[in-house]
Amino acid sequence: MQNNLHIFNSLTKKKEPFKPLHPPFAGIYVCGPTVYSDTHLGHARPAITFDLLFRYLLHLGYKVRYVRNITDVGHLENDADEGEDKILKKARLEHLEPMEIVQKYMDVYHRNMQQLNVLNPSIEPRASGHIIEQQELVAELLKKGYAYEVNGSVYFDVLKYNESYKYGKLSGRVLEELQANTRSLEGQDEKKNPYDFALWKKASPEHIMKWPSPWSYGFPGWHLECSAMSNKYLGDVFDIHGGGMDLQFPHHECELAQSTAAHGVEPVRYWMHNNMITINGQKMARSLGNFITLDQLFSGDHPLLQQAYSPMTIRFFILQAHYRSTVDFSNEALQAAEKGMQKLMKAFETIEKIKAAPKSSVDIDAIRKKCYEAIDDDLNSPILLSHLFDAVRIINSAADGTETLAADDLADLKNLMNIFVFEILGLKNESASGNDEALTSELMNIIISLRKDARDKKDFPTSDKIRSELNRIGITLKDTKEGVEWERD
RNA sequence: GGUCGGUUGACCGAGUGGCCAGGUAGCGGUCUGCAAAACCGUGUACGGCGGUUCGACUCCGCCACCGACCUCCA
Repeated sequence: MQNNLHIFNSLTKKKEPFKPLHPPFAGIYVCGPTVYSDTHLGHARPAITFDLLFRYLLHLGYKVRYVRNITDVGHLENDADEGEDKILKKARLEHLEPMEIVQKYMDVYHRNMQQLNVLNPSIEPRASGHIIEQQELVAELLKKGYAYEVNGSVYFDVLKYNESYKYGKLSGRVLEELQANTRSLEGQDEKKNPYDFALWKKASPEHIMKWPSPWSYGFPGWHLECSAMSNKYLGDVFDIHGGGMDLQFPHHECELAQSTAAHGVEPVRYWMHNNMITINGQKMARSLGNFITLDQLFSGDHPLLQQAYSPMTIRFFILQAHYRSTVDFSNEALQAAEKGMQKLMKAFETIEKIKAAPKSSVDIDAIRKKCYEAIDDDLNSPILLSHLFDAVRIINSAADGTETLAADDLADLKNLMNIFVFEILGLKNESASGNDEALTSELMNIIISLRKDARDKKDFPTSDKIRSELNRIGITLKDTKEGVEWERD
């Protein structure tokens, strides 16, 4: 299968041609959310970034297996010994079963992803459903001597691993520096070294989510699930692993170490990391308390929001920046995105009105070529959009008669726009589906006020015409003492 | 403190050793009963100081500022 896609590999820090291991198949694993709270704008970034990748690979004809997990257990709040499971903590706060928390926020996540027109992954495995696989991985690591057990907990032996492999190669860490910079150790630390990380944790008696294991009643460490599940569904070695830059260390570094130690081969051929969304120049994160949830963005219900922004505005806003750059949230930027988005969508209506000319004054093939060059260059969506806006200008000019399009070019252009805007960028036209009650109500107010103007001027033929025409389409007007009311049949 | 990244016009945001990013906003014009849309035109943008070069926003050095990671985070 032919492709000219180049992607930036975080492991080598270089753009590399994408050559899948087993064409026509391509495997992608992306770290999904820990479902203990509402989905926020930051979550939209990786979802949309890797949705773009997924869609483009599908467009190229690959049979893609896209695995995006749900973390529903084992994600500790801070250092392994002191930490509390995020989900357990929230469950206690909300007086719910842990699995009720998981269900609640997973549903929110899924709904928001659908609103953003993010395609469902091929497989969405949950950590709690893969305890056995995680235990098998722990056993394998123990057997190979890369892990050790202390008091029913099992830790990964980073020093031992570093003898045969190189710990820190993904994040650019050097072990000695990690040793020098690690923060103060807790007194009763069971780990041989502070940078060792938990594979299996023995649960305290009050811990609700726990499973039997050869070592203790306990639960798996956070990094383990991604190794176990990517391995299960994509194999020991797979093509692409994605996630946010903030996961590069320690999460992905640990994952890389575990998988490499267990199987003796490096698990991932291309690591891809999306950058963060910032707010006032600072990373937007739940832990920093400066996040805006997607539902708040869609409704406008947040002190920082001047208005509501539609899901496609958010999607467009994210696609207008390259995924490896930070993008700063502001009302001004969102409003600009909203306008740009509308302009792009309007072109789909305009193109239908264009009459084919005998000859074209523009070169559609050249635009197509540029579009593919942009997306092939490490998914450069902003450049792609700039070429699509060139196409929009051509469409508008052709409708104005200042450019001409022959019938075949016109068809090509329509096709090009459809492929890139809808299929690959995953945008969709929102206005078509927006026939809601609010609009009807506004329209009725306008009609009623026009009729009032006519009646005030004693133009009764006009006011009666309005009433009878409305009647004809099933709307009844009633002139009550309190004013005009209307109802539908 | 360590590691890495950024600083682009009113705002957002690409990119490149010499030529146009694109979007939004502004200004002028065409069109239009008015408005909107659309189209055309328009802005001496590249943090500071040096250096390399025929030529640097783009390469190198230093400085300043901002941020990310080093603990959980998409």
